[in-house]
Amino acid sequence: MSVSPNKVSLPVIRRLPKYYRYIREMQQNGVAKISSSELAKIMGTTASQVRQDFNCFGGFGQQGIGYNIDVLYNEISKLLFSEDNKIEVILIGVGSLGQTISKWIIHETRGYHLAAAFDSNPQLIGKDVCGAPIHNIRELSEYCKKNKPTMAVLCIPKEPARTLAPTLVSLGIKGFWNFSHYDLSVNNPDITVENVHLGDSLMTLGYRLRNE
Amino acid sequence: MSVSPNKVSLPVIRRLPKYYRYIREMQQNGVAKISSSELAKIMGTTASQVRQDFNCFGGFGQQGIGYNIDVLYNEISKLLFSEDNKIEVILIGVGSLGQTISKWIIHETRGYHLAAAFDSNPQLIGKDVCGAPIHNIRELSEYCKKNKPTMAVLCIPKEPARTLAPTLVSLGIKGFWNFSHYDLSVNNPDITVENVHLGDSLMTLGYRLRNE
DNA sequence: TAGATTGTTAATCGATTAACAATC
DNA sequence: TAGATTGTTAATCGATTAACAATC
Repeated sequence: MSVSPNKVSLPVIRRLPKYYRYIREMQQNGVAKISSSELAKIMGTTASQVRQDFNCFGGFGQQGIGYNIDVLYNEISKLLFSEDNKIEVILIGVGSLGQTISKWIIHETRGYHLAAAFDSNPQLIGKDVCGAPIHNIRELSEYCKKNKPTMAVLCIPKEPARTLAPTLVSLGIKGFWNFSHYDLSVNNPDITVENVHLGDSLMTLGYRLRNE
Repeated sequence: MSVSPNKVSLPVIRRLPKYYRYIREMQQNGVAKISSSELAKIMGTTASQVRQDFNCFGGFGQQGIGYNIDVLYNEISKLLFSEDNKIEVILIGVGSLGQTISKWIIHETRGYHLAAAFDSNPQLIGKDVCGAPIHNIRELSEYCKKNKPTMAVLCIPKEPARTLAPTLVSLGIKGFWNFSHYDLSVNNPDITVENVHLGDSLMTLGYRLRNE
């Protein structure tokens, strides 16, 4: 019985990817169950916190027994990314950083689909990046109205990012991965900025959890 | 009179780069002073928090008047990065991501100096990346003992990162920018991982503040 | 002096940790 | 049944916000 998502605090959400990685590893190693205290030890936290966290989402565990790794893995996977319901992402700016990040999205993330890219460089328009077509930036508005992508990856400089962000919000973009040299949350309290933690094995999808 | 650094909480440290950007902008626009309440309004926080934050580092303000922009800019700059005391960074892994990140370090960060890079690819060894020589990864240990770099940027896959991290720690590396697909803090509670928030105009240098 | 605004102490709020009853 | 371990309520801790005295 899952609880209203906006009851889940940001600290809890931030911990989910770490849980996910450990549990995935255990599953791969054939571990069948784990107790909150064992999990706490390897996570570097307390058993209390582990139980509190899991109980935000409903009772995953069995009293007297512990937590079943498969159940845990499935539940946390569902929370972080439902494969059958990938989030549509568009890339703005297909420069060196944009191309690298696209590869990363394709290969290293789950739950996201790179649907299209946009650039102003005529040499790039019409080509594609990691399977996504590169459109003229002028077609951005039309594209968004038609396809309603959920998130945008910004790989453009500060100034264009500053001017483009509010437009994107008005076009229905609900979240950003912002690689521009500009803090989007500045003057845009509406914007849910989810910076990618590249060093984190999976990004914190607080965005999804808090908005769905 | 600066207060013992370990008294400064992580939330405060995380807010510093945002303060920095706003204040830099004001300085560039010729603004001379600002009150905590004005700053709070544009930061999206409370005047109380602004004053509490600044007072962690000593009295920047003037009662009855407000905060002098130049003083604020200088003090926060000093906290985030002292130009005359740049942190030595080494890059591990000169692939596509490594090269892109190097450019970013050179062009978009302050307070860091890319001193050397390491790779196992013979085609790269001997060349350089953004002015830093690319060494054979085998020379890593010797290099660290001799030059004592402070931080390492990891742009290598998960497995090499996992095995290399403890070695780097034992070689005196105090912080990481971790772009590998592996959470370094896992099983290494000693490691101060500072993931780069590329989307943040400046990275949170909690590392420096908490360690110096 | 009066008004404004900081520095700092006190109150509130939220997150973490501890405790324990429920139950496998 | 006894031991183990969860789910959940209570206690603690820390961060944010409010209040106000100090002072420019």
